[in-house]
Amino acid sequence: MEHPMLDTWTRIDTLGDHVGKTVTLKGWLYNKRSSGKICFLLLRDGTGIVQMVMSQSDVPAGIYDSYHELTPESSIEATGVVKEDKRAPGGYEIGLSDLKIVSIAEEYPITPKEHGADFLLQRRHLWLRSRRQQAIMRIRAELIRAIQDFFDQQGFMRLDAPIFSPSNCEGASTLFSVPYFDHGEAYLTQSGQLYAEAGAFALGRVYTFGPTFRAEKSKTRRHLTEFWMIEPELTFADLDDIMDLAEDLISFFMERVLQNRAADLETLERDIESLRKIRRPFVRMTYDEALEQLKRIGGGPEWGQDLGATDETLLSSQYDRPLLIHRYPLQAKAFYMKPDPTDRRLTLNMDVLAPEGYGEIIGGSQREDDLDSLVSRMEEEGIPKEPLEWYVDLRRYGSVPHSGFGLGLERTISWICGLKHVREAIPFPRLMDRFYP
RNA sequence: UCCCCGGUAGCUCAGCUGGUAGAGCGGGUGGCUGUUAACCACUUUGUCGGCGGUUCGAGUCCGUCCCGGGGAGCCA
Repeated sequence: MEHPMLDTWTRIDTLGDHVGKTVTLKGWLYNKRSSGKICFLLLRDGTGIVQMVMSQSDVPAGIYDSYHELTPESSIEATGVVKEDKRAPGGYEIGLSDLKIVSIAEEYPITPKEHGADFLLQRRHLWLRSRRQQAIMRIRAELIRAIQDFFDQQGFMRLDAPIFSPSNCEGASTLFSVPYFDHGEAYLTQSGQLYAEAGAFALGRVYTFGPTFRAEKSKTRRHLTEFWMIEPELTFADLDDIMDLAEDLISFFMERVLQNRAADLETLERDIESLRKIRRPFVRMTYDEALEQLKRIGGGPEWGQDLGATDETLLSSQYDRPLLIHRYPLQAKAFYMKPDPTDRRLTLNMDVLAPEGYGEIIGGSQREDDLDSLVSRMEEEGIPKEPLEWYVDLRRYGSVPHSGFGLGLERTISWICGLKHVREAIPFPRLMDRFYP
């Protein structure tokens, strides 16, 4: 699309369309090198990085001398001829003819050498400028786009759930509370699912996409206190339907990311071959089968306990594609999950574990659609009914079988990008002891 | 909440059984017409996380607190 106002200069990612022509670029100095009478300036503009070459013999002295003034991350406007050059990492370079300094940067704290996690997180606003972080953010954007396209194509409608929620309804996680006028405490949502169920009863197939919050004191590479979740909810759908849907979704976005963001995956030095293997069908097993297998390879909890992180890693490392584990013990799972009619000790739920130790990226279930069963389950779990009357109502007015799941965006990004920690998968991570910047 | 690891120059780290602190990078100056985390020479930089203790002497040993990292539980 043409944007006359925005297209007065050229973006680095479109240089291929301008070979041989003189263009103006705007951005920041990524790095510079010189060997006396020739110098190299690396320009970064958010769409890529290009090397600009300037010879003392080709440009006015005033412009050539500005090389010495320029510091890393200084902002500049540069004009020059686009040249194809095999020596240049991106395939193109700029033969510089004019250079205008917009602003000289103070000494930039982030150098091309290694830094520790604390140092970088404290400077996240600057860290995002690095090649690697840019690549992750582009993949994040691509993934979000792919997920939305997938659901749109499948006839889902996006319906957003509220962030303020009236009660700690699921009882499971510790929630953040905030004062809410004269109504006491409100809580930051830990999931949009219950609202998605209401939405599905109105619109058939919906998905929510928004931030969720957990006040758990989890200090691990897989946890954030604020993370984004995509939660599809479908009426007239059972457990098998959402297992199929989860496989389709993952296959779809993986293909899209591989197709459109290969260069970024390369920047991240991600092993692309292992991502190419992510195609249907995935591996499926029941909780009981998972336990059996864990016993063979040494591990596993007592029957009835949820699988621990170590067990999940152990299990999923046996396969090169995602693993779906379904039908967990009822006692380990939430009240809204429907018991398996063939074995009422089990629920009709499933988790999807990503390969390579990235752990649980999806959790979902068929929902309890029977009024009496839901109410008695809530009583057993000691869940206050009053704040959830609206949720129970859904079973009073035309209840139908329905199912859904939640996909953790940052964990999925971590997996795709091969990150060591989810904190790199979100622009400004919120962690237990860190909410700056 | 519990367990493990760490805190030394702006950054990343080394510093043995205690003897008064070092490298690389960065910064600065100079050199180089094809550099790719450029290179070469010279140069600059410290309340060794805080407090207390042991000792003739503590970056090093002990106690304690603070901060950070990883993991468990819980979860996406």
